[in-house]
Amino acid sequence: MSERPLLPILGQDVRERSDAARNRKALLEAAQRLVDHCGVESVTMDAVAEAAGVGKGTVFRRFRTRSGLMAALLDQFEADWQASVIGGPPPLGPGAPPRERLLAFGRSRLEQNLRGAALIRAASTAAPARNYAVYSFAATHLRYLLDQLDVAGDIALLSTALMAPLEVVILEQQIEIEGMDVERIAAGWEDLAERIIARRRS
Amino acid sequence: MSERPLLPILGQDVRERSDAARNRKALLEAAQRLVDHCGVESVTMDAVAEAAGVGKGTVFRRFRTRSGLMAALLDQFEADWQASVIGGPPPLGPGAPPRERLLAFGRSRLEQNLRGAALIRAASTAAPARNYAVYSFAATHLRYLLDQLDVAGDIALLSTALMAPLEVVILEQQIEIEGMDVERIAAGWEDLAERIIARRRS
DNA sequence: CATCTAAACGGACCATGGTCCGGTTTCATT
DNA sequence: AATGAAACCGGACCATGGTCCGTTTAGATG
Repeated sequence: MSERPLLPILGQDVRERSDAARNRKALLEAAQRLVDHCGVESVTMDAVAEAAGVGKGTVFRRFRTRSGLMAALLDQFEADWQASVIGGPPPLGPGAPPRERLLAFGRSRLEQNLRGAALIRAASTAAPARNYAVYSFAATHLRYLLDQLDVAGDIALLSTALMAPLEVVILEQQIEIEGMDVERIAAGWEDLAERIIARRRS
Repeated sequence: MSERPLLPILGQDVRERSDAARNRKALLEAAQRLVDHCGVESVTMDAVAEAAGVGKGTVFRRFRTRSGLMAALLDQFEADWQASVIGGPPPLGPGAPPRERLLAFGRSRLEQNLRGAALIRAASTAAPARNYAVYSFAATHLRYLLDQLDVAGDIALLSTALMAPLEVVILEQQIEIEGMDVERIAAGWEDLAERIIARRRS
């Protein structure tokens, strides 16, 4: 399971020196261990460096920033979910009619975002390009579904309109401050989806 | 054994000591000056403290965190906008039919969020309760409009669905990464609003 | 194998957000 | 005015993210 970003990133690449590759793997493993063990927020870069038996500078060379490192972990975390969207069982995976896939997508994405909330938050500060990759997959899939459904209008924007209420910031506000429960939010999303897909191309 | 008048619990903190009030004002002014002059991101807490002629500890005592201070500035920034929603000229202010007010709300909120983007971002890290206030006003007003329009469904959720795509994070992604222009986003929002308000209570 | 270069390494160093605590100030009460 | 206590103040101090640069190493070339 290579951890190269799924989407082709323009240019660069070239090939990583063997020591660099070894260190990157060690760092990711160490970071994952620390996250599992202490929780995302209490994982410091120094700790990761030490746990990987590597200098601090190396961590920053590999991942640029703390959120960059977290984004790398997030990529791994998302891999399973992406796989089940691409090739898993219906209705999330292929095989079900688009409308059912859409509804399954919403619920599943909602849960996935909540599961990865801490990681997502830690990965989101700055570095807009990096965690765009993970967002991008979901957005692309969603656009595909809307297109399949012959939805009329600006599909890129409508897709954003469906993704936005599933963002962690929004979800946590609803759950923690307004005291909504997940079921209500999921049902509300489905209603939203219905309203959006109600207008079709003639 | 003095009895402080028991004000409504929500407000708490009945009265501020005069020196504290003076310092808070000085800090807010200094911070605003620095923000105007150097931009939000390059304003450090030490700088604010010094510019206000006050110890660093005082800044943190008053505003708790950096984002707390930014949230305070944001409150001031939002005051004008809130006033024009409550009592400004139509269609944003009262007097226009709800549907027109709704559409004006979207566009106006979109622009307002973009104008305050840097401040909003700086205020948003952690401290969920603080910047909830500014969010809350817009959300409440939106719910009111949806209610006026006899929109069917879970109005709190639908209101969130309309607010979420206007969040700074989302907007900047669309503008900077996907290269959309503001006009397109605004038009898309209006379309979204139309779809949402299309279903009314019988 | 000797050599050379670009890349990687490490850890000292810096900047900044946030905490702590001894001393000071406000202000209600007497 | 004197008093007492709660609130406030300041700046030294700590933790952590991020930078810098002299040194080491992979691996290509002859």
